[in-house]
Amino acid sequence: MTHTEKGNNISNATIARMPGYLRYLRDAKSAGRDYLSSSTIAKDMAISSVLVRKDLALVSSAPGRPRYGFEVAGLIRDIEKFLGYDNLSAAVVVGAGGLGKAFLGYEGFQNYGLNIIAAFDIRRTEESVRGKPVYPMELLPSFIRENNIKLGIITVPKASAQAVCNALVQSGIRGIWNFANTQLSVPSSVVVKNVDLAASLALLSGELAGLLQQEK
Amino acid sequence: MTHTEKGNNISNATIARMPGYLRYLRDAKSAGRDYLSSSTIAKDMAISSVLVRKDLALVSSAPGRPRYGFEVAGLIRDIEKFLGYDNLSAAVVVGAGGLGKAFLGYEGFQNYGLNIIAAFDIRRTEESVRGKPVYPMELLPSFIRENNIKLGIITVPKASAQAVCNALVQSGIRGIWNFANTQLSVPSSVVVKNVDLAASLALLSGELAGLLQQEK
DNA sequence: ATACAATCGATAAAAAAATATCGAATGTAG
DNA sequence: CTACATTCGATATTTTTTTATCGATTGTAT
Repeated sequence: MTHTEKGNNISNATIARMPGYLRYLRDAKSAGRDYLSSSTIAKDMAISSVLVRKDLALVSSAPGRPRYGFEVAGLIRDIEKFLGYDNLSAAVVVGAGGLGKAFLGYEGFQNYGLNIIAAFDIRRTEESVRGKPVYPMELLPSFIRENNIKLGIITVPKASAQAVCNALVQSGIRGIWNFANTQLSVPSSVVVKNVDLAASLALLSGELAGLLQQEK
Repeated sequence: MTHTEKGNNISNATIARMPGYLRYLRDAKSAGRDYLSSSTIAKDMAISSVLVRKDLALVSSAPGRPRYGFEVAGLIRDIEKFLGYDNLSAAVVVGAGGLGKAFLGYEGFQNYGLNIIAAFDIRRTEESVRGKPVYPMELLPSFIRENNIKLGIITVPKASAQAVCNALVQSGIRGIWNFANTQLSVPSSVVVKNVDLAASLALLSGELAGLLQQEK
């Protein structure tokens, strides 16, 4: 569960904020900002400046300069390195339904170190999506082994998710990004990250309900 | 920020776990389980039983019975009510690209109280997706007003997200589920929930990097 | 009828995360 | 050159979240 070779113990909350910093800093950089103070970042991102300094100190050794703040380029580099985005990792998506195809066609993941190179599906309705191949499931194990893929994305329906997961694991996948609404069981050598869109929706609908309620 | 009319102060962490409970309980119910103990739920969901009891106590007044546990049906009902899923809310998605179309075609959101009834896009490449209409952007304001839509989903590219957001807000939308990787500015009367897929990916890639590192 | 095991619910403790405070550093303006 | 405002970085405090503990309840088996 440690994140770097140094055995640093960085909280999930901090890790989860990192893409936000990265996005913000990249935007700022392309807008011509070379230095940014923690208070500026904090104001723009609506968090506290102390938290910003603490988070950044955990992933970057670049010191902030009084009166100037932090060097944007250095922060970007360090965050990318921390998140492992410097070595783009190839991934496959299993399940070429709506969500799977959306992922296959979305170039934005490249900014986050993810390079989806192929999709697999039982019912192969297309040969490719935006130039990326869709293969039948039978080819999954050999493809993963031959290309040394470490990361798989599951976008199949709940009913077949565990079977797909097993196939991935047996082929040597080490990380799974699971969009099926189900709990997967995997050996401890494999990391699973569940994305629960419903959880996000819950937060929204909860706040919205509270808001509409107040007005009555 | 309160969630119910009673002014209960329920943490985001708890709210975010609710869809997980709901999913689990629905599965259990359809598998014929009528009663479940907190320890059983805890084991299956890989959290602590105390946390389960605490979470459930916050949203449900149904008492657990010693030796039996909790009545599944009652919990489901209370959680759905808490999350506002009992009154299905209509929503529109703006941006009929890959992700937008995926949402439009995905019936699963109905289980979570979300009924997507139409999509809007500048470039209208299809007339409908799985029977749901895709309209040109010009019709957005009138459609929202006439159908009294309260919730909008943004799946357009970053560059046009704020403009879409403004259009939604001016038409009377009160909640926005934002999948564009950008910070939206809205009046305080509108709730925004950002879904940052990259943040989820960060957690996975971070853990994966740590794991692969250890083995070297 | 009685002992027992499973379970809840409440309170206490611990752990984790966020925020506040303050001295030190450093460039800028007068 | 000196006063000053800004900012960092470290430490302390507060708040939030999770986990531990334990008495009370209740159905079941003997």
